[in-house]
Amino acid sequence: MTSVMSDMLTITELARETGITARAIRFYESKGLLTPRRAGTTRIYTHRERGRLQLILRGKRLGFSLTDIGEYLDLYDADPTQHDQILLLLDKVNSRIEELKSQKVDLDDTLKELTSVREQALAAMQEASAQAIRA
Amino acid sequence: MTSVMSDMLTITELARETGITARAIRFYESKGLLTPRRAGTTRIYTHRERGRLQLILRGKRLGFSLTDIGEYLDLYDADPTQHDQILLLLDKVNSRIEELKSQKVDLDDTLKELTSVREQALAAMQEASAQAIRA
DNA sequence: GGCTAAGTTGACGTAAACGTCAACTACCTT
DNA sequence: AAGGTAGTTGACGTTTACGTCAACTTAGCC
Repeated sequence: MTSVMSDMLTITELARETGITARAIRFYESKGLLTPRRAGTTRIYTHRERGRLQLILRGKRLGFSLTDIGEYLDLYDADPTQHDQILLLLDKVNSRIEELKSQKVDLDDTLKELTSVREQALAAMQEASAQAIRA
Repeated sequence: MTSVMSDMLTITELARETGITARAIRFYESKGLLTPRRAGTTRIYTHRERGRLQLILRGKRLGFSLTDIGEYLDLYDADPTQHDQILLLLDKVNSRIEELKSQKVDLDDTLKELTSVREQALAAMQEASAQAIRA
């Protein structure tokens, strides 16, 4: 099965494009993270769903649960004309920004440490080869 | 049960200190991530194990699996006098650095987007209140 | 209009990371 | 030495995020 219009993908096409399985995509839908249109019974993925899927995958790479990612996606299509929706949105955005900032601290610390481990390993090798030459 | 020497903690003390459960700590041990000494049957946690536990928790915050974290911990106590161990070590460190760097890109992108979402929400609120004044 | 490949919906299985008893054992205190 | 508090080892339960059939429709092609 292959779709006619460009920008309209079938589930296997989308799966191949993103490197995940069709099963996973259906699972995300069952969790409410995706809501593709249908052509009869067949799911049709357009630009919007592809974007959302990219956000889902990035969220996963960052270690968030699908539930977290669901809330995160809601931030994007919240109605900006509703005053209290905006306030709620701001709250969520702010707290997530704080989460990510502290995650960034962890990440930077770990990167520094690993870099230092590498330096030490390299130094140990230099020392070993220097001894071999002296021998 | 409470330990005499400072720097020597029992499992519940360590649990309280780190905010995780004793069950989790035992679980990490069963996975080989911790190897506390024993006083009889009771586990004794010293400076070394506490450091390792911090690394475990940070790894978790970064979204790594316990298996990943196990390999990561091995990097710290690899024998630096073994030449090929060092090479292996360097390989692992380098690939993990690459992982973390790409994770950092994801993180920065997400932070930028969320900040922009926040700006837009704030702008929408300004607009709404401005209209209220004009009315 | 019939075949085959692709898509769909359940139902069940699974791995990771613990939580939750249960049944003991070991300490420390009085 | 008796009792309560902590600690220990299984064993089983649970949630998340899918994988894996199985049994059916559906769609496009000749």
